[in-house]
Amino acid sequence: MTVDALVEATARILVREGFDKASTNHIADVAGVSVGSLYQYFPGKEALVAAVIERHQQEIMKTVRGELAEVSSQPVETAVRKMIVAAIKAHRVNPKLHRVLAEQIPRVGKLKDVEIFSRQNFILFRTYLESRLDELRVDDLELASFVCVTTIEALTHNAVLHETEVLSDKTMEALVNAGTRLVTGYLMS
Amino acid sequence: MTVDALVEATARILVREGFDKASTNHIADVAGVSVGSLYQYFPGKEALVAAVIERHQQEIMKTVRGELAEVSSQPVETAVRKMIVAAIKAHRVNPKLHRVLAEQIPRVGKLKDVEIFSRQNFILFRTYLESRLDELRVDDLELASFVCVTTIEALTHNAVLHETEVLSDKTMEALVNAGTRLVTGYLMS
DNA sequence: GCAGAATATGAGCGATCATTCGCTTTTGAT
DNA sequence: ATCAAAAGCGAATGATCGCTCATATTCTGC
Repeated sequence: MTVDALVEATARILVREGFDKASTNHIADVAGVSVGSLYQYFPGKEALVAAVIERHQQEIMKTVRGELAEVSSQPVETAVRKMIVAAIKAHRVNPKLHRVLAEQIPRVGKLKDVEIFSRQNFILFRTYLESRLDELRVDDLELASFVCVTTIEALTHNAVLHETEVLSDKTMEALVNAGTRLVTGYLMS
Repeated sequence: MTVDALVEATARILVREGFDKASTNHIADVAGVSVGSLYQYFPGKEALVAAVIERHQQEIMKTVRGELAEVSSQPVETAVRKMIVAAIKAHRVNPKLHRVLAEQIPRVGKLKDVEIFSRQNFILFRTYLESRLDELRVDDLELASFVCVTTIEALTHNAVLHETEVLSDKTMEALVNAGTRLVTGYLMS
């Protein structure tokens, strides 16, 4: 389909050539369609990038959803470990694209959507903490959720995108252990 | 001086109107000089943004340097707490500019410089940990430094830039406490 | 086979931008 | 007062971009 080709071409250009090279003409060219067709399906360049973001987020969610299904009924340490593993997998769906989007999203109107996206993580995590309140030593759930979600996101984001490009299984395991110890230690003192 | 006016104008535009509006003509206009003069002192737009970045980083360093002077001789908990406070102050030097720069730096060639900048933090922190090895329960210094630096940076960055715009003194104190507990707990088990 | 609808095309328009260069003004040493 | 160098100026250039629209092609139900 023309639409898919356009979204795919946009994603490819974002990854391989950067945001600045993602002109409508170039996107249409790479997609193998004409600019005219592009504007038949998308109101403008912004909408195309938004579509890429949405597709990427849904791919991430598909990858992660099952991973976190049983978590709600599990003890804190198990749950946290699984969350970190899930977060790493999420970042690995398409690391390069993830990076470009993270960097360029502020420029697109989609900023709100992404904040809602991370807000979802926040609420999900706080809900889990509420259900496990008896295991925890926290007095401010809001603050604790903020600290944990921020920490896990930053740790996995930096690990996948900046540190040693090829995250070996061994270092990866060490990272998961460290993150788990960090967060559970904080939650359960 | 013309140079200062240009750098200041660039910073103002970045904060008030965003990266896209920072055209050379507009910068010169706001600075009260002509485009010609702009190109007399800067090889191009990129160099101007780079100058803004450099100035901002130096302001941050000036604010933080003293803050972290005695840290190396202090116990882990005190040191970590001071580092977090310093990180928050650093982010508060010019939050709006800090945000724009963090978002737009990838687009400028200055990416390398910023990575070196955070690499400095990393090395500084690892050096401190080395000197306090006896107090710690860590087997991988490299990993522990990565975890701590990433965590502190993300926590303060998100707190200052995203959460509740007006970070009251009370929530701010709670955040510092939480961060300190998080990191020291991890380091000292 | 046909007509009309849906889809696709791409040259071109207007706007914007970074950058240049011939010119003018200011400065400061003599 | 003189004048050369330094600093400043801004209209003009050429390139790029997002986007439009008149035209061409393909599809669909009959």
